[in-house]
Amino acid sequence: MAGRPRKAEPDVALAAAMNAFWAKGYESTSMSDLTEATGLHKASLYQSFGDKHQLFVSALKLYFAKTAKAQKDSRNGEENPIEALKKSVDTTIDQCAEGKGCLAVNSLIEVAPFDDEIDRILKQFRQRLDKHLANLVDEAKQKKLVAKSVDTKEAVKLISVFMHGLTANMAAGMSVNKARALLHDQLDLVLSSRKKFRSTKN
Amino acid sequence: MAGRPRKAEPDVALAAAMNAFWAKGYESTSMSDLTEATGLHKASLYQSFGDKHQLFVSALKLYFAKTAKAQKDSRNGEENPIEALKKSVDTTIDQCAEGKGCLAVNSLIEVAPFDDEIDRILKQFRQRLDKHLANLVDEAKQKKLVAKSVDTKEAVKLISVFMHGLTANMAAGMSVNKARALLHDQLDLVLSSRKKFRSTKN
DNA sequence: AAGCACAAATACCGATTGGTAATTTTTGCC
DNA sequence: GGCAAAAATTACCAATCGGTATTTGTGCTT
Repeated sequence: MAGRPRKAEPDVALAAAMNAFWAKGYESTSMSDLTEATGLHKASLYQSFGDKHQLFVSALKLYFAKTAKAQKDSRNGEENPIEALKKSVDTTIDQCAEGKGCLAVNSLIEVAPFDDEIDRILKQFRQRLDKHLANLVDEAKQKKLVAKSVDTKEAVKLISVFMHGLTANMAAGMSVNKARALLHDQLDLVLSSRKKFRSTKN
Repeated sequence: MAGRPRKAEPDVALAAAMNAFWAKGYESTSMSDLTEATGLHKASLYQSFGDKHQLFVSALKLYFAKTAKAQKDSRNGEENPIEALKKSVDTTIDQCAEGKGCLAVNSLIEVAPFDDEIDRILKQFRQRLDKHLANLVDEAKQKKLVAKSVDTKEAVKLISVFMHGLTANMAAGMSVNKARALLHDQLDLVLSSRKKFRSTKN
């Protein structure tokens, strides 16, 4: 059972593939693009990651792992949950710079409507991010930094949907500064509102 | 100058092409898809509309003409500018039903980053829509329905970016009811805010 | 009826797509 | 050193891509 051991680092290749998908989208990123980005030959890509779709799934999961880590890191050394929330969403915005937008939102529009697996993964991702924001909002409410009358789920939804809109605009060139300023306004508006939202259950 | 007269209606063919692009995006809509959708043969499509890119441009412009008309119609018989604004954005939301999202936002993410012409057209479209909303907000301020302290451009941006986020979510299955409820909350929040936004000029 | 102008339809094009099979090169273990 | 296993690479595949050239059909004008 002697044999040549695995040499290539699949992690860096996967990161390169992720960036390629991020920059051009799923359909428009050809296998040639991926070989160029990763440095691996086509057959090696299939050997290591399966077909293009499986590679894309892996790339998405890596993206989520990266953003999840960034979210956690943004909490480090920050006592104030409101400030932690701002730092958290700011890192998300920073990720979307250079006209790339957010890989998750891009995929939400481009591939989720025609791909149940991707749709499932993205839905899970959004839920996890919303949960993260909700925890911070709840903590802020406990610490009297946000009025109890604010409906947490509603506020989170208003923030996350707004961020989706921002990343869409950033994909088409909106500057980071502009996006950040708008996002902060939205945060202030949502979290400082004194009125109870009407229910939107359905 | 005798000749066989034109049989096919180019208008209905263009509308069919628009729906095809709307449903599948630019790259993923093949010429075969377009021939199937329009009923025209491939050569006829090229004869009538030029290549795929020109056809897409024409489809986008038709989309804008349609939404512009819908915006104007939503004003009919409505005295209250706030109610007119709600009706206006509601019609936009209605357009995005059935998991299609908004053709403009979809294209903003999928093609604008790599296509200057499309980018220009979409930018123009957003400006026109923002202007429409701004006029309604200004009118509401004049009629004392909205506080003067509200920054019109800022409020409009918060609304339109939020709508972009909504259509992205609707492309991936968010229901019309849910989208509408969130949008109304956002409208209430933005237009009833008593605080002056910080400036975000840059 | 003749002939012409134009639309419709078929057939065709090179290039590129995602995906494999076969082969050569490299490496580690016995 | 020699064998074996896996990596790297080349060559190849059918299918489809966007786009055209060519032929067939049709109706108007004279």
